[in-house]
Amino acid sequence: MNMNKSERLSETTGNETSDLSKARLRAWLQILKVSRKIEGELREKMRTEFNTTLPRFDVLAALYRERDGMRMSELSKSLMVSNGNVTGIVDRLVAEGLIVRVPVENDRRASIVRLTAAGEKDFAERALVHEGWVSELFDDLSSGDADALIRILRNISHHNEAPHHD
Amino acid sequence: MNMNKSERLSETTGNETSDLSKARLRAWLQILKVSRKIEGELREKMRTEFNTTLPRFDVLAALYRERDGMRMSELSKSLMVSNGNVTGIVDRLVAEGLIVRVPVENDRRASIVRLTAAGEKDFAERALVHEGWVSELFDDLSSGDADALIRILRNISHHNEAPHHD
DNA sequence: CACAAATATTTTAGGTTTGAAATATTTTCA
DNA sequence: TGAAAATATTTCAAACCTAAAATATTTGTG
Repeated sequence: MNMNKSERLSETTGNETSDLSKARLRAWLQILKVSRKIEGELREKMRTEFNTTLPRFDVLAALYRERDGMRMSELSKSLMVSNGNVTGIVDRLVAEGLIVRVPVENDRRASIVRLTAAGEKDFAERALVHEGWVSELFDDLSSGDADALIRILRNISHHNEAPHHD
Repeated sequence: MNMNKSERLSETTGNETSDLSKARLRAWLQILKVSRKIEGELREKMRTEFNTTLPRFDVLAALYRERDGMRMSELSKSLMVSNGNVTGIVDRLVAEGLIVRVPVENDRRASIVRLTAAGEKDFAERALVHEGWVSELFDDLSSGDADALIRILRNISHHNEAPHHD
């Protein structure tokens, strides 16, 4: 459980919190701060330069990686948002002609969502610009720090990975 | 601007992206992933254990740090959300009796929001539990990695700090 | 002083998000 | 086979969130 002396102590005495748990809280608040700041900047760029929204861009990005399409449930798991949420965003992207819903052979409950030719073209162009925006926002992030960041965050991700069924 | 050779090259040739910009994009996606995962877990805890929401908790936390209260605009800046957003959340917390709006002497446009006694008591208890949740979710994060994370993220924050007027 | 500009907040319209309930379909198994 | 359980998705109500417009008030300036 990765406890230091003062944390073990706190288990017996009740309510105190350890230095380590305070450091972790600070780390979390800092993650949240950066995440909100960057997301806000990107949202603004998406709106003014691309006339779209982050959630829509995220869906296109997921579908661009899976060129054969994804089920609604795969999409929602991949983006870590609820099923109902994906429904609305997909509806709007379908209305814009960037994606289509395709029925699934042998399972009439499900449908697969794929990019249209227009959606593929649109996203391919925008992805490069988007990468440029991100790189500018992270201008002070050296290659070494980027790697360190990724390593530390992956550790956290893996620890909190949902246990998969089999 | 922190460019390497291939990035300088790309400026002249057009559309390619450097290894560094790709590393930064990966770092950003990883931040986003962790942020969403942790936020989801905390939201769930807030709902089931505290019968409240993250945004409300965030407002209480800000007001707990500023015991004399904050203006609406200070709150929205501190939480990095829009003014209109804060209005709605504050309305609900007022309805719950956890905070109050106090008129500001000599400025009838503004109002100050403060914790009530009940709000203060409520938050003080919950903050400790919340810190415990965070520490568990970051169980694999060592003290050294927490410090490294904070350092790197602070760098990014500062680079993207809004230039203040004077 | 008058009145334009600035400031603080709320309102509004539209989109995003969730969790739970509803719908439709498929699978399981007695 | 045929009902119950499981699965895939949509619908729904409530909350969150933003940008822009509206409202109210204060400040600055000729």
